[in-house]
Amino acid sequence: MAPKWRELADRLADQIRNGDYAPGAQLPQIRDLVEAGEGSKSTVHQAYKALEAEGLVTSVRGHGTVVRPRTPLKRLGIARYDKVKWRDSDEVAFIADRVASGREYKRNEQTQTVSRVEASNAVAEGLGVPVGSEVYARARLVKEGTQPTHTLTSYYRPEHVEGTRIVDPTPGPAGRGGGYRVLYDAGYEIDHMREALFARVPTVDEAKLLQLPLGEPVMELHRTTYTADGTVVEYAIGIHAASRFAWEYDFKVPDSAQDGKA
Amino acid sequence: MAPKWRELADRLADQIRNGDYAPGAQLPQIRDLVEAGEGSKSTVHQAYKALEAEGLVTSVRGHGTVVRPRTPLKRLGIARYDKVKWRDSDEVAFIADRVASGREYKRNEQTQTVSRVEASNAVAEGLGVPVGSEVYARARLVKEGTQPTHTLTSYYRPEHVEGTRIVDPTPGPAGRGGGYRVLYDAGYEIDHMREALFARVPTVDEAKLLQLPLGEPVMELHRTTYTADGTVVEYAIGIHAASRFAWEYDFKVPDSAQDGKA
DNA sequence: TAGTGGTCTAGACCACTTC
DNA sequence: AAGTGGTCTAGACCACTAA
Repeated sequence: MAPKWRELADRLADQIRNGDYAPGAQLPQIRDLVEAGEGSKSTVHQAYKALEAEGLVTSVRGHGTVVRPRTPLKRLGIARYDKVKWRDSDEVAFIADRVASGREYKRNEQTQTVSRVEASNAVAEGLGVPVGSEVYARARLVKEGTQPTHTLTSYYRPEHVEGTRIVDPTPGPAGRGGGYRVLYDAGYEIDHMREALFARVPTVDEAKLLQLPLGEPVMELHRTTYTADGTVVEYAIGIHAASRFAWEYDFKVPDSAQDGKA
Repeated sequence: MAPKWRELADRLADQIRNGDYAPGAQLPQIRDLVEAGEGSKSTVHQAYKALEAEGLVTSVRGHGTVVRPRTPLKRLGIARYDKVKWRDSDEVAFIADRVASGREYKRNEQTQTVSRVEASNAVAEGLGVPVGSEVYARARLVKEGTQPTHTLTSYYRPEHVEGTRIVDPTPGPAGRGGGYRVLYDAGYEIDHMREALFARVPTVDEAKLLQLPLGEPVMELHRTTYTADGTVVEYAIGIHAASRFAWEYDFKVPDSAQDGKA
């Protein structure tokens, strides 16, 4: 026997999925359901919190509980790193990404702060430096309009970026062409990358910063960028609101019998 | 002013992260905290539920509330699809994966059911067939010991698999070599793939099937497999417990100026 | 100011684990 | 049987939104 609040939540969830409550529609008010005999206020409230945690609704104090609209996922492919975007033009990579997808660019959609920090375990391993040694961190908070979508923090070895525009904390995204352009101009042309992805529940700080609704997971991206000779020139960690992004990768089926490993 | 339950939860969360409560250690019992003046039973309970939703603890009725151990992520690279694993040997791909990682294989770690179903929207698009047309679905539930880790459902076009071992629902994972071997023997050698990944909150059914602790997200994987001439021979959807897996991809930085697109 | 969801209490009772 | 977390109630009060 499922608890009372579970049964109520399931019933409402079905109605939402069936379209009885369309996206943007308002659910009955808690007090009304109490009066309708669905249970005490706490019980109905618990059902509503469950629906919220399942990503179906959002409750706002003083306003009500409405069905959450399902935003389409933005698809991220490796084409967003295309060299023409940052080498041959003045566009910044992630801005080019936005131009390509038909959205307009607004200056204040990204904040940036550059600082010298001690390398954490993950950063030290990713960048190939001792734990605790000093590295440069370039932290961005990216928004879509006024809504934050993800953070992205790039870490650099000091000898690669000392004296470049990356270190100079001027406003704007590392000047024309972005970080990869700056590295290119400094003699470090990026050649290949590794991305690692996993999902988890946000910390309370992340939930606040990204304004995540209750129950929305985050995607954590670890990106390692190499030059042709295998030197790591950037290690980046991104925290993404999970409901906004999907990642796509194309690859050949490997065949180690042919690839030389016999 | 944060609510009382939030403050209590944050305090306990700090202590867990500091190691004051090690993984496996037991948190104070709810009634003890009530007696210690942390609030009423409901308030303390709410704090505990928050910690559970944040993935820090698990509560068991009749037993107590213990700090959740952090299992290491299993890294999934494209090497798991290596042709030598299913073409040149008798091993099944995902079993080979497990052999390679030093774990032993047990027969009952995977269940499989094959059925003919109508293509849903996603499947129809992935497989390139009309919505509602009949396709073969091979659904597996994969466990690590007794704990489910993910589901994986492969969809095939009937003309590719009719009469093969895939359709014959014998026990075991599609016979020797797995699904790709069967396709290979039928003249469809897989050549390249596309994987798409995103995270979301599980449905209640998924949470039950995968025995997910409260607050654990799932990773949804959409895999499209092609032959050399671009024919789609398999479209698969996987639902993974997020705390168990990380995906890794290596790729060259694209350069459309060189790749012929001018 | 009226009406919404959110917090908190005190207590009864239930479901489950462990001994 | 004892002890754990989970459910539910009735009611008071708080925090926030919108007219």
